[in-house]
Amino acid sequence: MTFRLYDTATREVRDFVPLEEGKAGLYVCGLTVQSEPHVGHVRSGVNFDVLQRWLRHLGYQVTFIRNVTDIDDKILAKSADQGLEWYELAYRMTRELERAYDALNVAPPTYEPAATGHIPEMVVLIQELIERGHAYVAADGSGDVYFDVRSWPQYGELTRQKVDDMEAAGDADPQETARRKRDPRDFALWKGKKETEPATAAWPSPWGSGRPGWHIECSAMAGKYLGPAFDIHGGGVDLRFPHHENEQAQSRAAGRPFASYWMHNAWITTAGEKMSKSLGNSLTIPAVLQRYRGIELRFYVVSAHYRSHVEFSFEALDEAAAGFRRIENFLDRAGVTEPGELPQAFVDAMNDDLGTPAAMAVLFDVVRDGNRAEDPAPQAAQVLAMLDVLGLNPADSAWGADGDDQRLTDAVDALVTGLLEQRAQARADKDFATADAIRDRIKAAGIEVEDTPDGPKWSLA
RNA sequence: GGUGGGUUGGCCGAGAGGCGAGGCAACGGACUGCAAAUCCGUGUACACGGGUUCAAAUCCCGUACCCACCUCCA
Repeated sequence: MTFRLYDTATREVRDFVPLEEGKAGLYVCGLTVQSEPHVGHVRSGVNFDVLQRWLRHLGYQVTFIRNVTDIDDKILAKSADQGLEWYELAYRMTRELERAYDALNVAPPTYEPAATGHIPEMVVLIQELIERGHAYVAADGSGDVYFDVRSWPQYGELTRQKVDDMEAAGDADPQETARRKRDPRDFALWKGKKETEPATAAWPSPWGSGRPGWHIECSAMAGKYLGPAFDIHGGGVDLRFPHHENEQAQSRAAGRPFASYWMHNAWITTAGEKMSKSLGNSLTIPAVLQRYRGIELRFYVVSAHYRSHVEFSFEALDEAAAGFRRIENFLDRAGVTEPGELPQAFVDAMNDDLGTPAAMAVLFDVVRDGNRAEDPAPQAAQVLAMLDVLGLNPADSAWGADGDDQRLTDAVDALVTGLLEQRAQARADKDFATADAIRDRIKAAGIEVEDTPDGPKWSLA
């Protein structure tokens, strides 16, 4: 069975056939770094990390580009509110995002280009579009350049919308509407500098000083690193329109075939609503990581299919964490460290449009088999292999404890071991009241003790 | 108005014509000094109304409700 994936453009699951055998070029729209990343933001990162890992497992040489949008209206507005330079805010949030990705074991892409580092490439692309008659400089002297939607008959093909059916609402900013577009649906390729904007947020161009529109950034960066045609373009569902529609239109209008497959991950919502700042900070990654380990959060995200809408709740996260501990318990007992072969059922599940839920079912089935077996080693090796490819191997150094953690663990271990020796003596004396009292005392400190054939073991509750 | 997606047992979440994915929780049993972990067992779920079929949660028609996108958004 070959790898199959759902293509948003054709709306069907189809075989993945790369442009060049053995290679896969992947572009994913990263975040606009304007605020702390929350659980929803990170889903895209995790989902496409799983894709990247799976493609690598299948033997593809993967070039994975995930950009950072580090200049836009919101960054300018928020940085002004906070009394920061726009680039200061963007850089801070970029680092926050990196921390979040690290905490969730999201492997870095091949390269992470920043929009502001690719202005010349964007200018070239805009120029091509003007020369081909698909873009025009606004007549009002604003320095804006717009894509001419009516000049591109295929406009709307990605999301199957007809231009005439689209809401004719113009830009939210009435000033901008006043700058006159040929059609209200025309979108900005280049935004002329406004008086109120800082000089650092403007770059020279043939049309005057200004900054790029959002959509052109991705087209230019994808083109630079992956070439005029590449295999997979990904992002969140919300980006299908207008962002991806516009990317495709402007790239193809400039004679670039662009992406062969479009992949979109669904949302994580809370209380039926999109996550946003208005819901407060409880769902930012740093906040969630105070209550859950990164590996547990990743497990929760990976358990759902990437195209399924997830209703986030801490209850569901608790359940996922409990389930994951079941896997960890098994691995602890088995004591195997070398990954083995992937079960065929797991491979089939993953090949079917990254069927992680079915893959998880296989994982748990193998855990049960292993728990039943006299020698759990073969199953444990399989489990390790499956976790590995999902980025969920607890032994992965990415989750690693830092030096202080290890020293703390050693210190606690010494103390608990002393207590457990006293308890063992009490048990040997059949003094169970004392034995239980000791265990209760340890438990009150947040440490669970279990008696195993190999003697007592402790772990954080 | 246009374009998509959804409604599955106490909860989370797969599947997409025939065999009850899987997890969490619960209950019973085994094991244990007691626990924990683990194993075994217990659930007759697919929004509603029609239809097609030997057979429908899965296909068709209709209805209801929910959500997303069409404006920055993962």
